[in-house]
Amino acid sequence: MVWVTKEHFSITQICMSGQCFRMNPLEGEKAGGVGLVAFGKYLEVFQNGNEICFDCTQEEYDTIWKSYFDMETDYAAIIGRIDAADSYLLSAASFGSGIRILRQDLWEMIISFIISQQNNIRRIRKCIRLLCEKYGEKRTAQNVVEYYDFPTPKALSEASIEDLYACNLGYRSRYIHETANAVLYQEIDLEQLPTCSYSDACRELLKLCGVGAKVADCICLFALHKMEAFPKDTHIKKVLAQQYPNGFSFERYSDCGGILQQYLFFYDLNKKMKNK
DNA sequence: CATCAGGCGAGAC
DNA sequence: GTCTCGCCTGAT
Repeated sequence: MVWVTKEHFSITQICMSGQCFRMNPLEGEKAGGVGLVAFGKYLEVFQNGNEICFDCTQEEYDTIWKSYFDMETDYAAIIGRIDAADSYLLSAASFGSGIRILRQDLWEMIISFIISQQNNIRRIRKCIRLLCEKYGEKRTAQNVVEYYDFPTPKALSEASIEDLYACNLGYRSRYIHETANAVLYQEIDLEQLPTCSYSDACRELLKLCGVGAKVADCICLFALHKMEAFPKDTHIKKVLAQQYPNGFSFERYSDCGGILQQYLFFYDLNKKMKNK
């Protein structure tokens, strides 16, 4: 067990922000806790206010989870830089202040966000769960919880398009099939991508079938931690049009646009729930 | 029954 | 280069 005290960290908000589709994949939500799978490992996290408990060794925390949850970044400082006159963004940041930009697996994010297009979060989770159960390696955690790792490019490349349809992927089946083969045969080098600039990484990712500008931005943000990426989905486009008719100041926030995008997205998606 | 979900590819121009 | 259109599927 590793105990950490941290403000601006909310397991619930991290799960709901949609950036980590595999959170709660195993009915892992126990009282104040969540089970998640990342990098082939299963982790349970519990939270009580600012006290967070990671059910892992100190070494695992230091080498994997500290980075995964972006524990070194000062989110309060980012929120503190928001224009005091921008009441909407301040409200959004306050509402979603526990969200963190995770450092998730690159391959997993590529497939996850190809699936995400023209799709809702519940169905996205279902698709990914089916993919993992069908093509991922089955493992057992130390506490006997069984889980499936995310399938490798090779495993997915061996699935036929018909097999992928059976995972409820719909027309995205062909995209997944072609992308898995492109990665397997190194038409794009995933090893090198983390060293690329944001624009270079985007240009590479756009070579993949099923990856457009929006999906490339999501991959850059959630896997490569490119904080200047600002994915423009339907919610964000609506918010920008309604709340920022004279334009949003992307320049002012160029090094933290990604987390602000998450605040705006999460606020637009969930603020109605707050009043229930 | 229509519309829409964290868009994208293909084809027309 | 920009625009339009069709697309799996399930929830509302």
